[in-house]
Amino acid sequence: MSSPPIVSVKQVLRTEGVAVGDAVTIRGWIRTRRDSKAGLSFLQVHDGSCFDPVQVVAPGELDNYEDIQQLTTGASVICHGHVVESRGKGQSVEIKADAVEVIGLVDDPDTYPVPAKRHTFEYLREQAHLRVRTNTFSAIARVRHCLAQAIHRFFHDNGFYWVHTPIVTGSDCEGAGEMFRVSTLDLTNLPRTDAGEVDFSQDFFGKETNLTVSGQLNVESYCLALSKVYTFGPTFRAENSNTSRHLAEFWMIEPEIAFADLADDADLAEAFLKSIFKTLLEELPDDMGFFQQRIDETCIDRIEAFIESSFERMAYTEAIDRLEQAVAGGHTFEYPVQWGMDLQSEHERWLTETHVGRPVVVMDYPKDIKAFYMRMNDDGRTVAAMDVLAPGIGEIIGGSQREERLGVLDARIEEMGLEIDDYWWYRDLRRYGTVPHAGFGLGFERTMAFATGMANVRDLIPFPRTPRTATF
RNA sequence: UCCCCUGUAGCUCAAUUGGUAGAGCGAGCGGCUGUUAACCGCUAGGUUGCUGGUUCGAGUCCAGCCGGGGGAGCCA
Repeated sequence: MSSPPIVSVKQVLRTEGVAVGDAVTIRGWIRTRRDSKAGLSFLQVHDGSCFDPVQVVAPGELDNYEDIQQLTTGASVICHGHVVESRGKGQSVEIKADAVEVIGLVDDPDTYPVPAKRHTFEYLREQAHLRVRTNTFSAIARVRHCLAQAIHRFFHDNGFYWVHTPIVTGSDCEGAGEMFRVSTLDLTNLPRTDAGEVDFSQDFFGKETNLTVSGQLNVESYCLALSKVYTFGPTFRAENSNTSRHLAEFWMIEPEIAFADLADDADLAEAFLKSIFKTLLEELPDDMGFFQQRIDETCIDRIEAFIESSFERMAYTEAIDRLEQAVAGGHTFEYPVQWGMDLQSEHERWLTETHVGRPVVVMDYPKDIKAFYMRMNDDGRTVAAMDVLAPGIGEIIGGSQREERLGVLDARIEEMGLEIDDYWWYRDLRRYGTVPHAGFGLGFERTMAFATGMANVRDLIPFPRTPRTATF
């Protein structure tokens, strides 16, 4: 038995380690089959290795030609043949088959959920187990992988360590949004305390636990020993948010740097974003070309402009001034502009798209609209927080310098009505060799949305979890 | 969670003032072709999301429930 060597569709189409005339074996799934009554059949076969399928030409002389003519979209095959220059248009090389093994047919082609035709994204979400066989979703899968690898590579090349912060966390210490409870208690027969409350001391961990909403507090611990660290993992929010930008389970990246202030943080954010998008354009030109052609005609231009731009830095107070000047000049916003408020999406878009025309880092927000751990500025009314705003999408990164002074941190915890004992180990980091440090977070799926022009994060994660939906 | 829109063949959508359901794509069969969004012809395929109500009669009107989308809030 000497089958030709197994190669990927990508190797064939790009003649990587494969030359015209070579005998090869490819394995994959049928996208379409076209028969010629001249006695041959054209099979478009994809295997996920690249955007385009390869054309396999099956001559009528093959022993199982009748079986080959039963192949429909979605069927799986192993093809043995030779790489040849194509006689048709649309591809430079193709595979002249010497044998086509039919591995798995499609039960009922009439009801195959993803035939070779156009589908809405809403429909394909209901076929999430099969949607990755389409052009769009296989391209998304490759973009997701490419960006994930680019993120790890950027941090690794810059001396960062990847830290696996816990998925299950003790309660009360994170305070960002509704959390999913983790419990092994019998819901139909909950243990009670004398006071009649649920007795979590009998639960698996002996206390209330939840799925993480952020790895930041834990990663700060590693930052104050390893200097440069980051998290990249799943994150969970039990908020009842039904929008194109929210998931109950999503992936988040959170770098943290020691001996650093907010300006260092902004510099890191800028270098980071430019690096990963540059990698994406270099490594996946076919997939990105598809997004440009079929999903968002501006997406490559937008990313290239983003990479070329220097990010504007602007204080929150200055941003408010500019917005007020715009209002005075006749521009109307749905929400009023006033110092102390959080910037609405319309304000962010005006700043980055209309006013500056480039990415903007807004810094030093009012303390009352930001989290307890953000570092108090000398003015006593703002904290060292930043948001990176990008044209066309708005906020893409949120970050801050962390409060490293124990006394100031304690005052903030108390001021915001939090329980100081819950933060004992976080406070220890300020007691034992504290240093100025900073970090930021970005949602992976939102980053992908920016890169691809896809409108809904539910289409950017393989199996989306949203309120009332966890089908797959 | 709030506001708006929406649910009709496998998919995308039609269906006049309420009168008993149609097209394109896909699928099957046939024709044609080194084809590639192929093309031409024929055929099959629907308890109109669910429950109830109004009516001689409901895809169409009303109520509730369930699902989907957009926007808002929250945020990443």
